Amino acid sequence: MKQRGNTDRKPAATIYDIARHLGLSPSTVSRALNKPGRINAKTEQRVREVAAELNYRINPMARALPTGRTNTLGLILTDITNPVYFPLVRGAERITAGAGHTLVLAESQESGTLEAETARRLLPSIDGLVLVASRLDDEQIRELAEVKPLVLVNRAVESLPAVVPDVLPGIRDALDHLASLGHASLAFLSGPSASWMSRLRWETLLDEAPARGMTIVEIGPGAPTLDGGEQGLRRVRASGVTAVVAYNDLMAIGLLRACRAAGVEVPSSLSIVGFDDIFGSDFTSPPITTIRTPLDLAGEEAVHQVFAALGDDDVPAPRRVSAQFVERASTAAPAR
Amino acid sequence: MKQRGNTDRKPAATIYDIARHLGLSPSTVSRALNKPGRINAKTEQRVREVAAELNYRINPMARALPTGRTNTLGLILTDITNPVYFPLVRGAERITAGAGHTLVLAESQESGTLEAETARRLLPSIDGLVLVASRLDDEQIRELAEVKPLVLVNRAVESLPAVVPDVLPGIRDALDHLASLGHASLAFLSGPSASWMSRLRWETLLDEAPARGMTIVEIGPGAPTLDGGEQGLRRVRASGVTAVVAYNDLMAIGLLRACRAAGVEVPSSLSIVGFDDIFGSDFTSPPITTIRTPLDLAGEEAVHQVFAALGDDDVPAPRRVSAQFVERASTAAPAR
DNA sequence: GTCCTGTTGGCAATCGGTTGCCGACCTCCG
DNA sequence: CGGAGGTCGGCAACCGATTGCCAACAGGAC
Repeated sequence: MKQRGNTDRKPAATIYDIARHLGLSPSTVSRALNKPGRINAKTEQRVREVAAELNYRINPMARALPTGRTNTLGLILTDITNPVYFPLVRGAERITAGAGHTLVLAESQESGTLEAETARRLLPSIDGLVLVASRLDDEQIRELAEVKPLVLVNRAVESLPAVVPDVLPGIRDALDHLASLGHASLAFLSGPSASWMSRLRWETLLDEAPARGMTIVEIGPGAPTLDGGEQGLRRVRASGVTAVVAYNDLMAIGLLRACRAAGVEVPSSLSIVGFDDIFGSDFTSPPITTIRTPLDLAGEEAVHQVFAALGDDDVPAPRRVSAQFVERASTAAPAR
Repeated sequence: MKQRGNTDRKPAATIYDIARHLGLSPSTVSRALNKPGRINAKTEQRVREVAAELNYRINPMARALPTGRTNTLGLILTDITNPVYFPLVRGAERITAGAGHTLVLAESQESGTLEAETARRLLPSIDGLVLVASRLDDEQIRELAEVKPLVLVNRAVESLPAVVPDVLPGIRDALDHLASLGHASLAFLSGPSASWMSRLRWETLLDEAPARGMTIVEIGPGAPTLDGGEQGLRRVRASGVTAVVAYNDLMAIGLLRACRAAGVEVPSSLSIVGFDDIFGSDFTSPPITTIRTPLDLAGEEAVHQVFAALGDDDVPAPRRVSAQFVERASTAAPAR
């Protein structure tokens, strides 16, 4: 029953095998391997040798049972294939693997229900959880946080650790840039209504644009995808604005494509600014002007904070991550 | 010792808690939950109710210990952030999650050593492994396959299950296309020397191009990245060819960028064909003509095959995946 | 009433580690 | 030489499930 399929697998070596080889007890082997110094140095050496010889690998499940530590972290995001998250995933993976832990990825497909279910499924087998752009409400997130350490990314909930890039610097520079080009009326092409980050960006724009003498309207909500961006063009044109800030680069690129298909010149007839600086946003034509969010750092930082909550030492001091304006070619002075 | 960090966590409910609530033994609870019909229907019902009430979640580790099944699959690829793999990861995730299993992702960063180490680290906690574009040698792969069921993607090893898209149809159509445009001398911008898929593509081109009366040279090896593509331009120009087939779209895009920077017109002075049809390859300018590899299907298929090797029933019959030529705008008749 | 069979549930071993506690032995010191 | 203290290693309980085996009991056939 232990092996299925057609091929017979060889069972992995256990500490019992090592113990038998050396005439020791399993507890001694366990200590030799995990508590350096607790055991006579020569014995410890012999244990290590036999372990290597037998190609011994500790069984993480067996260890997890008594210790409660699985050495595994969970990362849940809305959409694994969204290019926005590639750097984040890589950053998180780097730190996790660097600490000898394993990262489990899962996606919620933009659904709060699915997200909750996934989280509950993962929870028993992980030490901590990173929730990116969670679609859950505050209450649900709090409940999860009661079970295991939890760190949010692109979302804030009172009194819970979160990594939220500071959007203000990037937005300020972007608006200064648009203002200096002579734009007076803007639109924000917003993302999903459940997106906390979309609201944050909108609220910030709502503060900052009028302060520069520009009008701004919200168009949306829309799906945070190429398609969502394309859908937006009709309302953008109807609104009469000369520049659009899209919730993210995917929507910006979608909008750009729709413009091309509709014969709207970018940037001469319409300026477009995206968010995040995803892979590919610099090889559209024109390349997208965007507000870069360093999500690779956010991913690293989130994992560091989980480790910190787990009580690990040598976790570096929290690092601020903030958005940065990147001027490319999708913005220009409006035609009069 | 069980809880760390500042917040106290509430311990998860176990089958012992349920048993105590009902005055039953844990074994009965276990059976009620997993062997429908083995237990009196009313008892089973009561167990389910209390389980729901206590918000019971099975502890996967505890289950894995006696059964040897972890309900987890591993997926190792060379580079998590390579857009080529996004669809593959999503496909694999879909099937895995659909079967109620968990997928663990890891990357080898193009290093065979790291790949071997990662595989060994993962192995004890997974039921099966998918290796994408493995940099390991055949012998190492065989050893891993002896421990747990293993399925390869974009790589073949005698007698091991593998999902390898059939490149021939795509390459044939691409070469017919180039030949009909009047190209007579081609280059293949090859990927890493450890890449089995790069060699397969090259070998196929080497068969098919001369058969159409075209010459072909290999330029490389190079890194399978934007950068690798950019590096290639110097040798491409020196070779005097009129068209280049790049190992993948990333390199094709890199080459395209280098062309633009160097003032080489694409497609009029140089035609470029990529591979894989990654996200972004249709919004370069010009959009990249490419040979699409349906890696989403490959991901699904690989996971299906792991399940099959695990002895699961209702695994669909293997599906052939094959590459397909996609004509866009980076190819045209050569200037004479 | 006896025997057989089927249903239902419990006992206890097991998976592979971890760890508190104890005891044997050695060393060192007064 | 006796005792204190330290080092080293083993015993056994425990983590949370699963499962083979058995016992108790019910119902049906004869």
